[in-house]
Amino acid sequence: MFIVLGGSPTGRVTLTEVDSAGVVLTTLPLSHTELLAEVARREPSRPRWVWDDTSQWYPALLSADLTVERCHDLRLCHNILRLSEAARGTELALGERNSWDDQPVELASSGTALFDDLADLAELSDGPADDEGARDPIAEYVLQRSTLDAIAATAPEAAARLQLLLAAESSGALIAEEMRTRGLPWSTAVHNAALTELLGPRPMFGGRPEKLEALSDTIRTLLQSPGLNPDSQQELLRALKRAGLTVTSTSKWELRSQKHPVVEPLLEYKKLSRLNSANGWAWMDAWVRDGRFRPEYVVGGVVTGRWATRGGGALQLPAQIRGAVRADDGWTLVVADAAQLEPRIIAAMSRDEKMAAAGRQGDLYQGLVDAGVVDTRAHAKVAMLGALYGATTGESARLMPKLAKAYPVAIGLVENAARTGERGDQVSTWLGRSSPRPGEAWHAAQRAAAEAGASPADERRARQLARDWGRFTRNFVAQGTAAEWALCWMAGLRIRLRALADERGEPHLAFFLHDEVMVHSPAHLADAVTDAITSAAEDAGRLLFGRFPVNFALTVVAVSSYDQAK
DNA sequence: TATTTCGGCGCC
DNA sequence: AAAAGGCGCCGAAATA
Repeated sequence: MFIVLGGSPTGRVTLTEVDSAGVVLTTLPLSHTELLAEVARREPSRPRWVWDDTSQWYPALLSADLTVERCHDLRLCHNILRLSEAARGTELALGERNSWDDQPVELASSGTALFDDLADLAELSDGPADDEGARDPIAEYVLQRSTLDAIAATAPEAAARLQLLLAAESSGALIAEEMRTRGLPWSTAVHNAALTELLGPRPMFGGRPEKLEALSDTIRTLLQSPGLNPDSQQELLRALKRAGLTVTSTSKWELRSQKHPVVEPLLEYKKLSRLNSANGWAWMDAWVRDGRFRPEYVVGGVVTGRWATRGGGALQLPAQIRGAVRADDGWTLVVADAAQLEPRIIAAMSRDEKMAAAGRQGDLYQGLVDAGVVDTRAHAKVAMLGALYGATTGESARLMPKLAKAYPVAIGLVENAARTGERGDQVSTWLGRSSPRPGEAWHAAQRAAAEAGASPADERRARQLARDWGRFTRNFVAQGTAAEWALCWMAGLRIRLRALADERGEPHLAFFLHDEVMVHSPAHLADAVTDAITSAAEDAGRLLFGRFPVNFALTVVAVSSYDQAK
């Protein structure tokens, strides 16, 4: 059974029952209060709730202590289908951009220039889009179903995978809101102690903490620049050059190569200054309330399908302050991390049994050493990163060919994705999330280089852009499919956790970081939660890759604070 | 003065 | 040691 909710979650609601063929059965107008009652009454029969945007609807239910097991997020699913290679030519893909479409600029705010064209496109199409009120969830739902049916008619396997992706993405949307509601348990006392230890006491009236001020003085003295503000790149760069350092920027990798007494205190200053500005007392005041950090997760916020966050920088919590993430009394944090996820993903996608076998013992990088492919674990890692990211220079680029030789199938998959991107074509993840197409500027550059009178600069530019896009599509298939595996992992875990609840509480997802999950659990359930995490990972592997013999090794630990994990 | 861009760096 | 894919966020600098 599917139940479509229309209208506004806080105002008047229209509840519509739809059968599995998309035929409307009943329609019910409801007030907000009546909605809550209907959700509570109908949820036990496990309907799939269909709504335009989980982040708009679900908080209203959660604040009334209602959870739902399944949903279909029309906005998220629309954007997957709209871009999907598999859905090319369908009505949904061909239709005008409308209010269901995310602005591409929102989808990818990368400053790497790779997506400049998309941003331009977004600006152009900003105006004439349908207004918000035009969203009809039933029409959109029917359209999405018919899109899947159309795909299934010629490519049933592709349709089945997309359906799984849409369900996983929607489940992710539920999880994101549930995690935000529960929050990440955060000890401001521990956080404050860490800051005080590293930076000195909290400044009463703003300004630099003690230790930063002391380091500033040291730097000024060593550079003989009395008024220097070390936060000013321009001032600092001038002062460094004046003192005889041969640097072109103030970045730490360049500084590290210099031999000068100022380097050490300056690097220390930068490290602490970063902590102070990114996760210092101001951050604590802004983001921690009642012992919980509640970041806003943005499901599908990254083109590859990874999540982003808005505010608080939740996905970049530095190691220095992870000790502030502490389980409540009588509770524990079960932290699980998928080891070498992306290599396992490309092994499974390509059906490379040899590479899958290298991961069988748990540590895939060590497996590469044991197989005699590279001589050290560190080399295995850097070679693999080179394969996944498309290294062109350095040690990574030198080592990567060893992998290509030993594992032509798996490496061939990412190489092929790179070639596809270089041509300007789309690539897709295992479940069917497709990469964006390069924009007009990209194509214009390629055309310019292909013309008879093209200058060497034109050709260089075109080649550069092509390779950049190829590195993006190369990584897209691995990162995107890894994100799908992680979504399935979490979706399965969530259901298992709900079943573990007892009178002492319900273990729940508290944090998610691409290939890592954290469950906040009553302490006595730690073992059961560990089992649930492990089983859910196995399920996710089977769900995506069937019987292919790849394992997704996990490290799982139950700890009282996050810094004890790893 | 307010907003956008840039360099830098945290995370995976 | 640096560099490649994806992000968000900060203060300073640049721009409107």
